[in-house]
Amino acid sequence: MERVFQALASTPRRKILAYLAHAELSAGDIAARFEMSKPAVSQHLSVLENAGLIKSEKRGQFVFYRLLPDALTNVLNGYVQEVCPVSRPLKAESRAIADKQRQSGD
Amino acid sequence: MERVFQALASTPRRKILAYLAHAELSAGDIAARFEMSKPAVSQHLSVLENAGLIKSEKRGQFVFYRLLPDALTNVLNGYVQEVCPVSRPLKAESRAIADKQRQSGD
DNA sequence: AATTTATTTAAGTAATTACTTATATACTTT
DNA sequence: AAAGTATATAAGTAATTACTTAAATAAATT
Repeated sequence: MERVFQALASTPRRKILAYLAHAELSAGDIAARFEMSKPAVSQHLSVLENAGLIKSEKRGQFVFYRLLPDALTNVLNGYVQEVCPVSRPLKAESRAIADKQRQSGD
Repeated sequence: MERVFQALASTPRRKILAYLAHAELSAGDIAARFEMSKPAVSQHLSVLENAGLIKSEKRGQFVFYRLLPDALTNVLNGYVQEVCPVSRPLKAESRAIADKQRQSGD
């Protein structure tokens, strides 16, 4: 959990997760979306991977990264539960989420 | 959101939130539960307060702190939604949460 | 009014984190 | 096998963060 919160405490890393939410991308694809150098992005990717939030797979010359959504949702929901065990807003929020998912045919 | 994730990326600060989940406590009460100096704890408290996660109220000589649970749940649930819009595990988790809340008579 | 108690602010330092450029590794193409 | 492309590792530096002790502020007690 420590590593997950550490990983999330960075805007570029949260941005990377957002990119990976919709598609699998290569390290280069991701780096191209940032101003900073490729090694800097590579370091962010390994922070995210060490936190268990993403997974890398080498295919040929490329390294593809994809999101592991369960890791994120489990840690964050688990944490909310721990700190706010009687959270009315969460209840409302989870209802809203369930509604959205029903709409999107899930 | 930036500030919330920043605030959560620290074990002592998450520990403070856990203490405040169950009771309102004075700055001194909180500091007494840590090894570090009172000013260090005071700084952690202001990081949490600037993130909107807790609120302070001065009563006489003491400053009492309490949790603002909505801030936490809204940010974390909102974020999970953003990054994992079709998260089956979240759905399962939110079901489990709802169950628990029903049990505890909420 | 002087002293004690609770807390914060200030100022400085040590530790950590986020970058940079340069170099190494490993595939792919010629 | 030589050259080019994709990525990571290494090494160093700048910026940030997490502490420390000392001093300031404010309320309570004597």
